[in-house]
Amino acid sequence: MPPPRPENTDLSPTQPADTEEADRDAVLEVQGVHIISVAARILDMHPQTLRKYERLGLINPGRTIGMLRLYSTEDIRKVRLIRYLSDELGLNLAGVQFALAAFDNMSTIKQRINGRLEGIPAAQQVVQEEMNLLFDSLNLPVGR
Amino acid sequence: MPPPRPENTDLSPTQPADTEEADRDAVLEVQGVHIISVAARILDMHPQTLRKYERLGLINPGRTIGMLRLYSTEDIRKVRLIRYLSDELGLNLAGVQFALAAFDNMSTIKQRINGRLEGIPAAQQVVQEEMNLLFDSLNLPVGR
DNA sequence: CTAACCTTGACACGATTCGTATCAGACCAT
DNA sequence: ATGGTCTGATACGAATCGTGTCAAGGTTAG
Repeated sequence: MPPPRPENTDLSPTQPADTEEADRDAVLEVQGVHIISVAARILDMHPQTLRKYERLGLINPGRTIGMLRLYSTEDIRKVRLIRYLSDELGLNLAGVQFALAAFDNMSTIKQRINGRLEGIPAAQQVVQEEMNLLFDSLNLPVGR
Repeated sequence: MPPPRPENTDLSPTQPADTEEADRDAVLEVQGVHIISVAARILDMHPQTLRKYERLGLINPGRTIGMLRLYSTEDIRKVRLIRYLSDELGLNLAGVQFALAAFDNMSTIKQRINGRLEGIPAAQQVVQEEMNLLFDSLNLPVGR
């Protein structure tokens, strides 16, 4: 059990409350960027888990000048994907690493093909359709 | 420890020895098809491991009329891929399942695109090149 | 028929992995 | 100055995985 937290697990960055506490947290929450404790609260995950993910290269949150981790909305979305792969599909972290790399490579190839097919819009259309099918086939939660 | 086997772990199907023992095994080895004990010896793996892989849907060896498992050369290649993903990349079996499904889907999409681009050979060429790059990017051992 | 090997199903073992947790000493932010 | 974060190490329970074993029965080759 983590040390008892104030029951405020619903600190959504898109819903800034104007209590003193929210204001204090909000200092490092500008533009949807969160310090680790806030990110952990949003995700309902242990901060150590987030640090471990980073150590394994699964995520790459930004840093303040003082090396504090800053989790963007994109980072948080990626953690949710990791959690889905791990919890729902049962992959271990090596599997998550493999899957994330595969997604990246698929996106890259899709882009490359699109570029090389610039002059043939009909072919572009076909490839985009089929590549989207490929992404769909991976049982990923909506929004990636 | 398995019950002590005769020290004949090098029973390659492409190198049929003509000893009595090899002849006996060879009965169910016609056309590169092996019973489970032989497949396990070729792969240097425990038969229970092969049975477990099948239970999880990772492989699908054929059967004799009497339900004896028959491992084709293709099955054995697939087990080697599974072992690579597991041992070398560290995936657990859920991850292997995911990876195998992803490979299949990639192959299928590649085929579908190729079909739909029948009339545009230039585009076909681009897609085949890039999809091969995608396969290469997955760090798979040669021959898949 | 017999001997050897296979079938399914169950159970268990050691090693490893993963999330969580804690501690230390140092640094950062307000 | 206080509270949160940093890195790095260590440790815990639960789960996973390969392996092994047992039982009761079926298949295959000779």
